[in-house]
Amino acid sequence: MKHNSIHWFRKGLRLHDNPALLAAMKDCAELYPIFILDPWFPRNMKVSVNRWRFLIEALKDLDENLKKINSRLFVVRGKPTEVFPLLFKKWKVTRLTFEVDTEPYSRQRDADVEKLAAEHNVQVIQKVSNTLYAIDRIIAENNGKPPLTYVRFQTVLASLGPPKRPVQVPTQENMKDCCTLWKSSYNEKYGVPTLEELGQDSLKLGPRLYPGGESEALSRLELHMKRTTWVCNFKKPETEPNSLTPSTTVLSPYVKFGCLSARTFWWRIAEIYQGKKHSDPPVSLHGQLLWREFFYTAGVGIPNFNKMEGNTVCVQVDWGNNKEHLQAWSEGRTGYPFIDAIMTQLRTEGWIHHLARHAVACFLTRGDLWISWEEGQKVFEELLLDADWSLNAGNWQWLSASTFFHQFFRVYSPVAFGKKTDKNGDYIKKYLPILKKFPAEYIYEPWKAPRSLQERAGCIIGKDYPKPIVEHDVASKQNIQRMKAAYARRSGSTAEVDKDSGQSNKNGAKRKVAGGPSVAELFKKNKSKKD
DNA sequence: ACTCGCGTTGGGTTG
DNA sequence: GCAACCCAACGCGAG
Repeated sequence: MKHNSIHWFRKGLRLHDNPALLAAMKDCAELYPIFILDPWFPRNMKVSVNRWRFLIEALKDLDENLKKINSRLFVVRGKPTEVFPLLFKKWKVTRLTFEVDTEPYSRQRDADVEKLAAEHNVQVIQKVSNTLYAIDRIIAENNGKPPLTYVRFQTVLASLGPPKRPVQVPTQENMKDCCTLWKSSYNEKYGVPTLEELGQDSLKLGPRLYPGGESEALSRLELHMKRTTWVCNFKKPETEPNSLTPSTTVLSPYVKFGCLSARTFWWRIAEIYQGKKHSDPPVSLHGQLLWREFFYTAGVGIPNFNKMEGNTVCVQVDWGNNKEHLQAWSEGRTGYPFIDAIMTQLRTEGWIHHLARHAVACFLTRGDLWISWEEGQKVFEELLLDADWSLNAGNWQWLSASTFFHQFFRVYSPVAFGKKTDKNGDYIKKYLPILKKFPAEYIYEPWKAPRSLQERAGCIIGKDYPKPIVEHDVASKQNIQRMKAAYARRSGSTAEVDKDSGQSNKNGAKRKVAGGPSVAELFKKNKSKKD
């Protein structure tokens, strides 16, 4: 019996390494590759015009690549649960395939669609291809709980063996016994949307540095893989956050949208490593893909992973609520040129280096402004081309010393950190041209420049560029004490904790945290189930 | 139950 | 220029 198949693209916007697409093509009479413009997304999250453009370009490229194998992409408008019953009937669908997506909204959505499919006698096939491993297998292997350290994570993966190899790329041969039917009305009904249709202002677009799509992803991949020495020597902490052109691959937006398969990336790197000395996780290129996997695992295994409240592994911190400071940070007006340059790059270009993310995330939270990491998470979710739910939540928890990372006394300096790799402040001058006439001596701290120098530079601090909104040396010291107090409350010290000084009595014995079971207790139940 | 080594990427001073 | 050390000190996970 031959099927009429829908393959539903969500992430995974590619033909290569797409097992669910291959499954749709098997014993198939009519194939309908679709993407659904789901109104849930713009209603529930801000998305920058830059990321909308990336998505549109990815969809266009997908349509072009499907055309090459005698198919097309149908972009459908509407809620998935409303769209599918109509499509099932209209196209006499018997099979629906898609890639497994582990985010909370996606899981609920997919469960709802699966139910609808069953009601319409439509077979559903789901395949793992967004991640290197099936995430629930990782969790099961670790006795039902996600590892909280990278070392432990690696141990768990070692027992699972290497990731699966990517599957074959579909060709015209795969389509020879089936067809995709589209009519002359295709473009008005199923065409890839424009920015205007999505209510986006194209005048707000930044430079097109990272065009969307699988074709661009694969050519970028090959471009970097040609640099075999660089690939083998890659150590993330040694790459520069403030180089004038990216010091890393910037493949992250492509991996996020699935224009590039993580497994294809993994095995391509493995080919380069073959027989050569190379760096290792956590700092190597393989290591970077494992970090992604690490946070995906945490996102699946830890309830309320994108929040502090109800997140049992997250330190509960009494973050402040200074709206002016949050806005200044978000708009690059903190008065710290290094921070403001990074936020400007983020807003205009949609990508910043990982260490630049560290600097601004630390500054917003435990370092200087004492604002909740959830606020930073929202801004990154809007502006980053590579914004990915688990990675964004996980990294914000990391940098704010809320989860995974606990050495809160290690604070990034908004002045010193950037100097290590850009003494002259060329990066600052690129993104904050108002400061371009300041000499290296003052470029990271322009408020210290004498008035006469400010005048000569054509930039008066406090008028043309803001004064620092906080004094880093004072704020960071105070915030370390606040973190100390938050940790003391967490471990349940019986001693009095003085909130202002953060002094706690170290002799206080540990006891259960008030208001809920500890993480260990929560996970114990799972463990006994497995054993 | 308890200790202990260590953790992808800090800053600052000293030698 | 660079390595060693201090700062004041966290939790995870192995043993």
